[in-house]
Amino acid sequence: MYSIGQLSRMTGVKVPTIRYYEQMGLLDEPGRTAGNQRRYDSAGRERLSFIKHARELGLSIATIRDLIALARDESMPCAQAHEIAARQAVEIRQRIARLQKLEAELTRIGNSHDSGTVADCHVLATLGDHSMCLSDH
Amino acid sequence: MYSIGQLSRMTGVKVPTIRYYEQMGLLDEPGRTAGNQRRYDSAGRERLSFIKHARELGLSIATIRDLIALARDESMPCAQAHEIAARQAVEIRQRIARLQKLEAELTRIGNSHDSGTVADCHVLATLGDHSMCLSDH
DNA sequence: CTAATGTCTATAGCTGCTATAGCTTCAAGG
DNA sequence: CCTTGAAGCTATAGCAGCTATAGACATTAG
Repeated sequence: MYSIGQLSRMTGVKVPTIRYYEQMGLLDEPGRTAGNQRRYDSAGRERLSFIKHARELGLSIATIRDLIALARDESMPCAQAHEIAARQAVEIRQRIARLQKLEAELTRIGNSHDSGTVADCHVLATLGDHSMCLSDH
Repeated sequence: MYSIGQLSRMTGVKVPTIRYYEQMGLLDEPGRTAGNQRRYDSAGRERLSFIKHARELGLSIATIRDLIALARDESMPCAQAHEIAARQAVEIRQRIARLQKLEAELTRIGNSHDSGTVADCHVLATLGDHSMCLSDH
């Protein structure tokens, strides 16, 4: 049996975040001591690791809730879980593509090395006028 | 002179967002009609375009405020503006690198095509056990 | 002139936490 | 056994960057 602090240290999830996940319905309400403190078992710890990992992979709280509901019934087909993972991958690829455009733009802006004054600064000019950009974002 | 709705259509920034930017000190308070409605001129429109573009490039409200303050005095050297752009580029590169790791992970998870039940689903298993990952994230 | 649309302010909600206040409980040392 | 300090409890507020709502007033086209 672990206290919330021990669980926090084991998983690397901060204490208030654990309580938050419980509130959000991702963690089952654990047992309590006579003095009303939460006590977790290894099932709780595994569940929290699952949540942590899924969050690191960018899944939303709501999506994680879906996955947990899905996993509850072991006889369900897992196609849905695959679909969620695939959708998430697509989303991340889009975010990467978008960021790469921005990165190119910023690098280009930054490289125009006018050492003058603000009056004729490329950075500010480019920020002010999108048409100076090479790609759209 | 444009109403807030016209300005919104011209720039693609939603009406409540324009008011929010004003509140945040990014837009100067515009003139008003006798009936207390905001009326913008082209300077206001340009400023809003600047803000929009900067936001698209991932700059925070606070950073944009700095840039605007910087641009206010035309005789200031623009090294600071360059620095802000460069820092932003670095940050974006880091985000890209991180996302690419996640993308690899999700794609790998999704490709393990077990068409079975939740009980032995790779997606759920991998989410539950970080040690099954190839890279850390 | 009227009706529809637009705008006003103020306030609440969203996501995913994090921080604070003021209290109680736990565990270890003396 | 008792004290003390760390850790836990709940409830609430705050963060970014908007977005949505309510209820009132302004503008504009027909």
